[in-house]
Amino acid sequence: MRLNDLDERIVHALAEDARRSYADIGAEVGLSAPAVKRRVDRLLAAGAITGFTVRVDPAALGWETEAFVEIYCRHNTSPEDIRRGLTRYPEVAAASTVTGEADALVQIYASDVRHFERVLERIAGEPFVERTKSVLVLSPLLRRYSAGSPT
Amino acid sequence: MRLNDLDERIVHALAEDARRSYADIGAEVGLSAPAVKRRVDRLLAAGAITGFTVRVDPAALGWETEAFVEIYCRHNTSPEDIRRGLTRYPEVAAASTVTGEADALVQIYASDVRHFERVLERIAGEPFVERTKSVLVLSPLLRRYSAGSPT
DNA sequence: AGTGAAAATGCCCGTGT
DNA sequence: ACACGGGCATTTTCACT
Repeated sequence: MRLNDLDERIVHALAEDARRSYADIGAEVGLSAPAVKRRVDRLLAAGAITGFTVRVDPAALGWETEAFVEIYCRHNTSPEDIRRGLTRYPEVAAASTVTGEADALVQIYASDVRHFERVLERIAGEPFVERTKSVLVLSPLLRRYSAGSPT
Repeated sequence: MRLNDLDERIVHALAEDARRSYADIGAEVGLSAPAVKRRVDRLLAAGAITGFTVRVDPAALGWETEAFVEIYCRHNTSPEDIRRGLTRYPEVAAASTVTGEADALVQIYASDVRHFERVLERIAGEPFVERTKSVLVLSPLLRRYSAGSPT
């Protein structure tokens, strides 16, 4: 699917505030409310927009500790196995399979380092996990966009 | 601010679908619609929720390639230097300073591998960058929440 | 565009501490 | 007395013709 300029501006408006009314967005981009809704529906159907979510401040929610964990899996582990295994942890914010030595890269939020340690132990104990390698985030420098989940 | 169990469940519901009605969320967590709204307002005021946004499929928007780049900096590079240096690249989606050998971990979206290559070269050429190490994302498995500000 | 339905929002009251 | 949730009424927004 190709997005034209209007679609981009609608997506941009929604990215800033996904609860704005269609009429409001329409006024900004020069369309009527129903026209905006039709385009949003089309973007949803095409999968360009995969949903609506909240932007949260992890610190304010008590998630003080952020970490990236590389996971090295046993052979014959499918991406779907990894996904299923990780979905059960609410601390897992994002996960992808990657090139290089590790099989997957996982982003984790925990309330503190001890909490992270417990989560890491449990993940390391998953049957498909051979070993892990973690780095802790010291300070977030920059954060933009919100990539979609392949639900 | 401390969140109780109810707040967490509301945030979780909104994280999955920020356009669900308050009545609907209330039915799930055992509150009325106005009660849910009051809590959401409180979370917004406290900064725990910083806004609502769309979940976007980068591929549909033409950002086919995702990568994580570890940056090793010269000594005496401050986090602020790194942040300033990286902010100029629209391809940079997120960046943090981290523990371990590398100084920073950067998430990048590019239209394709050639585009990524060009961006990487330019970043590697920044005066504060000594060397880099990249992994390309093969497939996103899971993506939840959305940290940070719309800045 | 216009109309019926539904959701959001503000107000007041009850209850439990 | 106060914090917090329920219920209702008004206004806005949405969906369908």
